[in-house]
Amino acid sequence: MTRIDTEWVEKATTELHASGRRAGGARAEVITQLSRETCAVTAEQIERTLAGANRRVGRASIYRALEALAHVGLVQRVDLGESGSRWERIGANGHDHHHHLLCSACGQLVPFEDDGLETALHHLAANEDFTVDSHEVTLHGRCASCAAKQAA
Amino acid sequence: MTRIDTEWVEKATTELHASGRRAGGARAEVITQLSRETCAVTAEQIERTLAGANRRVGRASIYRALEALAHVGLVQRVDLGESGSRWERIGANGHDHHHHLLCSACGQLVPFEDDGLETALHHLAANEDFTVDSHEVTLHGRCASCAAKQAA
DNA sequence: TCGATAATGGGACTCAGTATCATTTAGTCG
DNA sequence: CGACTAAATGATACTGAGTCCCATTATCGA
Ligand SMILES: [Zn+2]
Ligand SMILES: [Zn+2]
Ligand SMILES: [Zn+2]
Ligand SMILES: [Zn+2]
Repeated sequence: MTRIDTEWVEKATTELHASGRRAGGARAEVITQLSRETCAVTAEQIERTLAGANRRVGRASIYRALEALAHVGLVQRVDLGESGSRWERIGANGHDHHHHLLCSACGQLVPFEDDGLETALHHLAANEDFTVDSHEVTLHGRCASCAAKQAA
Repeated sequence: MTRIDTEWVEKATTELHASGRRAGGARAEVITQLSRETCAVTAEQIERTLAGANRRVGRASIYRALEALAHVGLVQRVDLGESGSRWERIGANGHDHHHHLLCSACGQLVPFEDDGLETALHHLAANEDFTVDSHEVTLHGRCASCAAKQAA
């Protein structure tokens, strides 16, 4: 578990308040927890982690918080097709934008960044008859460790 | 509903047979139906379409067929995060490889192809410490029609 | 401080997808 | 062509993520 990203927590709190929402303990817990994570987690993981720290939050509140944060663009949903979507905060400063490699053997989720990819996506978006708000990219394959095992 | 893609149906049948599976009526129906579709559909859509044509197939068999086809690389799963994954055939000849634009307003799924994107993805895959088998890209936004309505 | 209303949480509920298992059928071997 | 074995099928029960409902609690503006 990483240190709390105070900057993002403040931005999230401010942004939600600005969008006309009231503060609430449950949502504050979810925000804090998300700020500790470095990559996507499931709602259930958030629920369990908080419960384990004696900060139990109702499941419905967790989903509501995630939805609210996603709505103002502070969190993005990552769909990998296994059971359960995952969620991760989006960097306050525009950094932290990344995509994922998913190992089909061990299930490991590895984040990566690639400027060439982002450039291609931006060009593409500009040429489509579609107003693109966001994008999601997932590479499926095997991590080095699993690929080695398989070859053996 | 499009015409049956005989070529792909045959390839699928052959490929599955070669991988040591027996033929079966249910799977044949699923294969035929997939060959008629031009973009991703849900398992439920397949079930309903077949039932409507008096070719009812058990739900379990539909999922089994999709899994088998995906396993030999003839079908790809598309995860959009709404409820229900979607599936679509992958062109027998390497064509038909495409990705999707999803309209968050009307839910419309629009396929697109982009060479620049594919190139970027290939370069990227070559540089990662990961054996990449496939990739999935989804652009989220609003289609022209929904964007216009919103602006009004 | 008070009141309107949003946030919360427990629990019932939905529904895509899976597991089970009895039955049918494909493919093989005489 | 039959008989046999294992895979395919389908009805149904089941699972679990995510949603819905509603009584209760808490926020915050007046
Ligand atoms: Zn991530
Ligand atoms: Zn990106
Ligand atoms: Zn498609
Ligand atoms: Zn591609």
